[in-house]
Amino acid sequence: MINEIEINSDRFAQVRNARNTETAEDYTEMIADLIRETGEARAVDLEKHFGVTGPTVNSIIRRLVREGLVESRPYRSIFLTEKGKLLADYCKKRHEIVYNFLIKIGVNEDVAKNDAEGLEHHVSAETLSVFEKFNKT
Amino acid sequence: MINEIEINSDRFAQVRNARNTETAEDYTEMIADLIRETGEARAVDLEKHFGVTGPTVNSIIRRLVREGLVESRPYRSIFLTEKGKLLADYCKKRHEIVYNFLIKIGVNEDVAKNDAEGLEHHVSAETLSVFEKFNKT
DNA sequence: AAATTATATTAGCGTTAGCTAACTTTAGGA
DNA sequence: TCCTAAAGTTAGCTAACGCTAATATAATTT
Repeated sequence: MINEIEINSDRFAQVRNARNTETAEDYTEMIADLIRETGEARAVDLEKHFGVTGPTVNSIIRRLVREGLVESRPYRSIFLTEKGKLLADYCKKRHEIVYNFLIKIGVNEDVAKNDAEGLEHHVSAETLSVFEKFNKT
Repeated sequence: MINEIEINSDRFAQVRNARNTETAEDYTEMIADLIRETGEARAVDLEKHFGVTGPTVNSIIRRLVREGLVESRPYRSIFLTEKGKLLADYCKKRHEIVYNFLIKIGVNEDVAKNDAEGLEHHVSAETLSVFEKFNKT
């Protein structure tokens, strides 16, 4: 028997799960950006872009390696696996759609940049396609 | 000297901060709902609605007490402080605006319910007012 | 080449938010 | 009333993601 409360608790479980993937999404996207723009992704660049310390980046990278998203060797720059590249591509597209959508409905550029950063991780594929259609209007 | 990278790292800091307030927002909103609908908020109700165990609810409630959002005495039901009520009210309104907005742009009801749960915490006041205007269209 | 600076890593700590197992208290039914 | 079931609490664990301090390696400058 599945009741209303259980359906609702599933929603919160989904959000908790999304929260766990946010870091992976932000990091793979940033690594892809850095490689595209500067040729390589170094830990120090991630530190600066995310505003965190070296050890924080280091332990997150180790987790992403463990999860098969990233490749790294000590004191060398950071690379994405194929799986990581796929995630980064999806995130980049999703980010752009969300940002353009906010602009489209009349949100100020600065606010749109801020909000897109938080919102993107919580937009389902269905909602994203609605955003996309709307952007083409 | 504030450069582009620092501005961007601030965005991520903001998102990290939002993440810390999500739990408080979800719990105060849920406590307010329970009190409105059933007359009181018990830990066991929170467990069921969020799909977590008793000890998890217990420690979160202790944190919310420490932060001045909630009042609780051992083995008694849970109450909101004035500060907690204000937060709950704001969250409820924001939640409704986000949900209605998703419906308005053509997102399916079930998906809107799911996405609203995750999105609400990351919508700034500015974007929220744009949503609100749009809903009145 | 050596010294200095920049970058990366390790060790160790704190907080949040999950969990199970064990225990206490409260409430309800026999 | 008393006993059992439900609810709540405590202890102790894990994982993620922050931090500082100390150390190791790489890169650059003199």
